[in-house]
Amino acid sequence: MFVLVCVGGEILTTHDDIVEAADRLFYQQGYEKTSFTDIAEAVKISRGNFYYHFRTKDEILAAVIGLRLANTQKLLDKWQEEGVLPQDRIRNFINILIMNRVKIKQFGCPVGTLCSELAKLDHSLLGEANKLFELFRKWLRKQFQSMGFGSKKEADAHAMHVLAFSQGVATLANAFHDEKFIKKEVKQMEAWLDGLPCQSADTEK
Amino acid sequence: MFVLVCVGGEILTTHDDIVEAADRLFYQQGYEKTSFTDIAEAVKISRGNFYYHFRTKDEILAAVIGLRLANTQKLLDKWQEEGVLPQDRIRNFINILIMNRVKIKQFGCPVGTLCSELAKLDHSLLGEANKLFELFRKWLRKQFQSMGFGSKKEADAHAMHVLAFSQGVATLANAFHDEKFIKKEVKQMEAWLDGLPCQSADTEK
DNA sequence: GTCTATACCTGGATAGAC
DNA sequence: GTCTATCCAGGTATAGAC
Repeated sequence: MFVLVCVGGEILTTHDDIVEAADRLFYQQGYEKTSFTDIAEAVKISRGNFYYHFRTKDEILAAVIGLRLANTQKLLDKWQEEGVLPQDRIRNFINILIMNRVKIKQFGCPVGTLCSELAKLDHSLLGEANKLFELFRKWLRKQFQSMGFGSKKEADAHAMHVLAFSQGVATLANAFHDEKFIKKEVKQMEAWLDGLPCQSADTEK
Repeated sequence: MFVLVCVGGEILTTHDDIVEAADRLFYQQGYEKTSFTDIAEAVKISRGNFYYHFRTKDEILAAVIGLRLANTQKLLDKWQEEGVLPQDRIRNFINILIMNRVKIKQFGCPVGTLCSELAKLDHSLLGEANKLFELFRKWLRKQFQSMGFGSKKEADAHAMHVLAFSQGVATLANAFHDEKFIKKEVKQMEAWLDGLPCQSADTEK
């Protein structure tokens, strides 16, 4: 087995290399457009070797979605630990738009564009991809509940509102290639968040 | 030339048939996924005949975008004539989400998903597709200016905000297959619109 | 204008040598 | 584990009969 030691010290197998390259290419070019040849070239292996690791394109997609789900969960857990107030944690979410603004401008939101593409392809893994949205939704809902929106329904409505906001901003920033727009909308969103009636501000994890 | 007389009385040529079928299929399946065979079958002509009308797939896409631009302009003109107050006209825009909720739930926003796909494909016609967004943006900006937001910059920010809202709602309604969410968000958006400081309410066209 | 036949390429996927 | 060689389906696109 060919292994690479990466900067962080982790060991990257060819298998992992493929998944990471596919992850990047699916985001940048879309799933349909990305061919085995593209991925093989990126990983610098032959197309034939490829099939030793993954038998079908769907298998790669499943692995990519799995990777994204794991990374997303890690990120949410980190925010959960770091933030004291739920408002601050939600702010972390909103700030992804700023942090990733360059990539969003070029390729849109990785979650939104993947789910849209798979919906059109009527792909069997659409449900898996949607779990990415569900992770964010549940996490955001939890934050709003911690803010004092006791009713799960109300907290969920706020979570969906924040998600929709991020999707809309990403789509337009991508279409108009406009970073400043992201910053303006993020400010508005933060103002909205600050203006919410906040019954309690517990730090419950 | 084979002609069809449609219900409205217009004459539909094979050429128009192709563009309309492509329009529908590009929306439902995406551009990349839709093949000549798909379109030819939908129009009930042979693949060979196809090339008499369009030499390349790009040519069809250009025609589809042209059709959408023309239809969009017609719609905006109609709203411009019908509405008395600019607020009412903006409400027309927001209400597309309700009117088209079934299709949006299935396939997302036709404008947003096309632009996202073409951005990933790095397609030369992305600029043309973005003109669809630009039509809406300029029209909305005009309405906000009529509402009394004299500064073009401020009116434009509102226009972009409304556009982003519609994109976000469409993306999530598609991902979660949720119509009720559309209705909830539209109500919120209308409340936001009503709450805007409205210096003047002229009916200027 | 519409058809059939066909060329050519690229995509996904397999077999088998090393 | 990695390679080369190869297969087959499907895609775009063309030529030419009718």
